[in-house]
Formats: sequence, C-alpha cells, structure tokens
Amino acid sequence: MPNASFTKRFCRGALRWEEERYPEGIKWKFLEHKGPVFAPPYEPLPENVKFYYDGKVMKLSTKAEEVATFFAKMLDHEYTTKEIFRKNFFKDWRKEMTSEEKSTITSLSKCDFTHMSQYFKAQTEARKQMSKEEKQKIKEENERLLKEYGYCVMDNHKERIANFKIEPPGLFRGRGNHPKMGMLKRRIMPEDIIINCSKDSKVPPPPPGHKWKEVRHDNKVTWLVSWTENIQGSIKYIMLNPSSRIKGEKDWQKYETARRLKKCVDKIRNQYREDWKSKEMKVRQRAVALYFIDKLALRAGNEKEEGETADTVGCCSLRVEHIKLHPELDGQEYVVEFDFLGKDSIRYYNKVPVEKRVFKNLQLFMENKQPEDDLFDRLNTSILNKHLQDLMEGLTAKVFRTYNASITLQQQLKELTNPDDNIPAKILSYNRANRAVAILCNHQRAPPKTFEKSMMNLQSKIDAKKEQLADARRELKSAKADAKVRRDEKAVESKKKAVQRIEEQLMKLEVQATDREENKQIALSTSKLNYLDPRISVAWCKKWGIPIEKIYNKTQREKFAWAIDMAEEDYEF
DNA sequence: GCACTCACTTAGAATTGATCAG
DNA sequence: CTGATCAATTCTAAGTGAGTGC
Repeated sequence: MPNASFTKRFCRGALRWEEERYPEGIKWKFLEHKGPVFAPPYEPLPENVKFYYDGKVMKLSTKAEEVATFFAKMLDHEYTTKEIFRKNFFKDWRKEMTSEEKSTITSLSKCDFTHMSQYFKAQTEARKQMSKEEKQKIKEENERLLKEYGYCVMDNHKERIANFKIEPPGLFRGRGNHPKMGMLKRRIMPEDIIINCSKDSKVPPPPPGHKWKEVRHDNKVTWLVSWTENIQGSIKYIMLNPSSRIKGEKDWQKYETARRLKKCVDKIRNQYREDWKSKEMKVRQRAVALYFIDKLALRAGNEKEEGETADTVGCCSLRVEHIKLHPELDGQEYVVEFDFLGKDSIRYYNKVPVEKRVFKNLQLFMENKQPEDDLFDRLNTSILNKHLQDLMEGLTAKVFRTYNASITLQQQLKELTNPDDNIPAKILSYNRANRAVAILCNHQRAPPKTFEKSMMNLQSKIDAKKEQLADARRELKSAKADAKVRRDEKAVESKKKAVQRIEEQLMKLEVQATDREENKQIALSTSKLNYLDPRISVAWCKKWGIPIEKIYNKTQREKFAWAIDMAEEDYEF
C-alpha cells in the first residue's frame, strides 16, 4: 500500500490541507516518471499466411500488410460489414499502400482476409494452450514492465499510473453510428509525445535514436504524458491511477460539492419552479432544462460538431424530435415521452408525467419548429452552468447527477435493508439500491451473450438443491421417528443442521438468481465507481456488519481508501 | 457571444484472470 | 487437471466544463 500515509493526512487535513500545500491551481511540486511504454513494433506475417486479391495471392508491403491485419483481426465483428467502416478503412488503407498496390487494389470487396483471420485465431488458440512455464514467463515480463514504468513519484509518494502503455495502432471503433469508424488510428512515436515532469526530476530518456516532441514542466496539470490522436485531433493523456492522492482528493471534493447541493437543493427547486412562469423565454427554457436534469438525472448536453461524432444528445441539446407530448397517457396526465441517444449512443427511453406548467412550456418551446430543431433554442450548457454557479459556488449540471445518485442510494438503503436478513439477503438489498441508481442514470449494458444459458444453469442448480433439501427433510423425519424408539437425539440434531445448511444454500442461490435476472441489462459498476459517495456504502457496511469486501473488490477498495478510512457507521451524505 | 483548446471525468465493451464443477 | 463461467481488469471513446482570444 504505497499510499497509506496520504490517506491519513488527507483525512485530517480536509480541504485546508490541500489549500495550504497547493496555492491556486498548483497540482504538485515534484513529479518524476519513466515515460510511456510504446506499442510493440509490427511483426510481419509468416510467408505462408496469404492475402488474396480477386482470388489471386498477393504479397503486401509491410505497411499495407500491417493495416490489413487490423482489418483481418476484426473480420468476425459486425463492424466490418458496415458501409462507413469499410469506406473509411479502405480510404486510409490505400494511403499506406505502395503505388503498385494502390493501382491493383481498387475494391475492398475483392480482398480476401480470411486466411489472415484464421492465422490470428490459431495464434489466440495457441496462446491459450501455452504451457504453464511459458505463461509464467509472460506474466513475469508484464510485472517487470509494470514495476519499471507503472509507477511515478508525485511529491513524496510513489503512485500507480493508470495507463502507462501507449494505445497501439489499429482501426478506430467509435460507439454507435460514428462517421469515422474504420479509420486508421496511427502508431504513436516518441516524436509525438510531450513529457511532463518537474524540473528537478530525472527526465525519462526517449527510446534510442528518437526524440520527444517536447519536455515541459507544468505543475498546474496532473498528466505525465500527452499526445494528439489523429482521428478527432484530440489530446490523450497518461494520468495517475484512481488510488492516487491526486485523484482521490478530487473524488472526495466532488462528493463534498454534491453534499453542499443537498443543503440548497430545495431552494433551487423552488427557484426553477418560479422560473417556469418567467416572462423571458431563455429563463423558462433554463428552468425546464434544469428540472429535467434534476428529476431525470440527464447529462448537460454540450454542443458537438456535426458529422465529426455520432449523433447523440444531452439535456441542453435535445431536439424536438426527441420528445413526444401526451396530454394523457395510460391514465396519467401530462406525460413526456423521451426517446434519444445519449452518451455512447445508449438509448434513453422514458415516459414521465410532469407538472402542468412544464408541459405547457414544452408545448410553447415546440411551437413552429421542425423535428430537427433544438428544443431549448435559447439555451446551452454554458448559459445553464453560469446560472448554476450563481445559485451555488461550484455548482454545475453534473453535480445534480452525483447528488441525486448518492441521495437515492442512501434513501434506498434505508428503505430496503431488513435488519433481520442474513448477509446475502442484505447484499441483495444493497445491489437493489445500487440498481435503482443505475436505472436513474440510465447505465445500461448489452445483455451478456451467455445470459440465457447461465440463467438456466443457475436454475438447474436451484432445482438440484431443492431436491437435496427434500431428501434431507425426509431423513430428518425418519431420524425423528427413530429417536422416539431408540432415544438417539444426536442423529436428529445432525440431520437438523444438515437441513438448515441446505436451506441456507438454497436461499443464497435464489437470491443470486434474482439479482442476476434484475441485472440483465443494467450495469452497476459505473454508478458505483463514479456517482455513489463511497462513504454511504462504508457506513452501511459498518452498520450492518457486512465485510467491505462484499461490496468493493480490491481495486475499488484502493480507489475508495479515503472513504473507508473516513466514514463511520453514522455517516450521512 | 462564440469558436476553439485543453484537462479531466465518466462510460461500456473487450480481454484477461480466478474459481469452480466435473 | 481442464474447460466453462464469472468477476476483475484493461482499454479507450465520449462526455463535461473551464479558459482563451476575438
């Protein structure tokens, strides 16, 4: 545990501690690291692995071959059948070809990557079949790499780095309907890399024969390494692990801001309800948008450059086509039906009864507009956040998500925890509370491919256990009967215990089945990691005598070390 | 106001590793 | 011991929001 002392100081010092040590935006005083680990160089295919064009064997130049292997490795994926993907890939691939290749290879549909694909599958298989010793050797090599490059020194602490390996080249896979899917993500070279470290540290040397793009000493940022990526032109960073002081402190601050919102949220809610009546259109739009952000935990919804990314929206960027108004629906009045793609192209679908004023305002906002027009045409995230800043220092749209997620967990835990339950049942309650939050935040996942099968397996286990229980009960009965005749109480006791044990096992399985079924399309981890004040969970564990390991795995315990140290059983969010 | 850059958090999928039943 | 299964970890895309300069 490289960080034990941080946690202690961090807890006692609270915010003051940070301010004392780091005036205005200074993030560290000393930073030393070994630089990034680059992707392994391309290894050309063995001679016997062939690429075919138009039915004929064709030997590709190394550069063209490398890009071809990226496609071959994805051949089984649905991606490679999509027109945009193929078009983007082919265009970028041709840029890597020699002029002869370019003149020969003119159509992707005439390219046959199946042999290459088979080769890679065989490679994967071979890796699985490797002997223990070979696997051990790879493991040791990885550990060596981690030991050498996976840590840095920030101020007086050795800290784990999150992503010290540079992203290898490959084909870009956006989420959803991304216009750039299939484009070539180029190989990052030392000449692309900016190193950030302190002046008095040992600057990491670039690989032999290479130079860094730049070495800078900027202690107002937290990153160690950066480079510009070629698909969107955005900057990528190497930063510290969530267990680090700098990340933990920020995380803690985030929840403290959300707790400050708790204190003034009633006032803010009254305010926006008043604003629904404002004479100013901008104010009304702002107030309705804020209502959605608060009630439905929608994201802010920054503008995006059209055609550069998938068409997704958040609250401020909702368009008329994303909502339907139902004056009455299924016996409820003033229902708004939301249907849009949010972050990561995850669909948000919800039918929500709203207050009459909200409904009337929405009708007004939609008047004389086309489906593709902005719903809140007088509003954007910057206007909204400026307003929020006036309501509370440090308040932004995303704080509502954090606040509502955490307060929901706390309420749900109070409501769902049954003091008489055993530990597995209590954990089911915890997961249900967590699930309520995940549903609120719309954290979905694709149902696991093997979901049905795994449910069936579990069910047959339950059936077997039930039979076992019936048997055990029969045995107990006959033991009781025997005992009457022969006064053998010992046998009865042991049978009783057996029945109890099996009952417990059965109940555990049934709880597991319920949990899994309810979790089919819901991802708990995102809310657990990013939205739920960990002190709520720590306090709950302490209160009910649940070992923290049942709630947080090792990585999560490292990330939340500050909270585990800090929170007592009576902690209130 | 607006376009653009930068730094940082949040996100689901893919891959890897640990565990368990047969 | 071995393969199936599930949990953990890794990966990197996709958001938020502040700041800058016109």
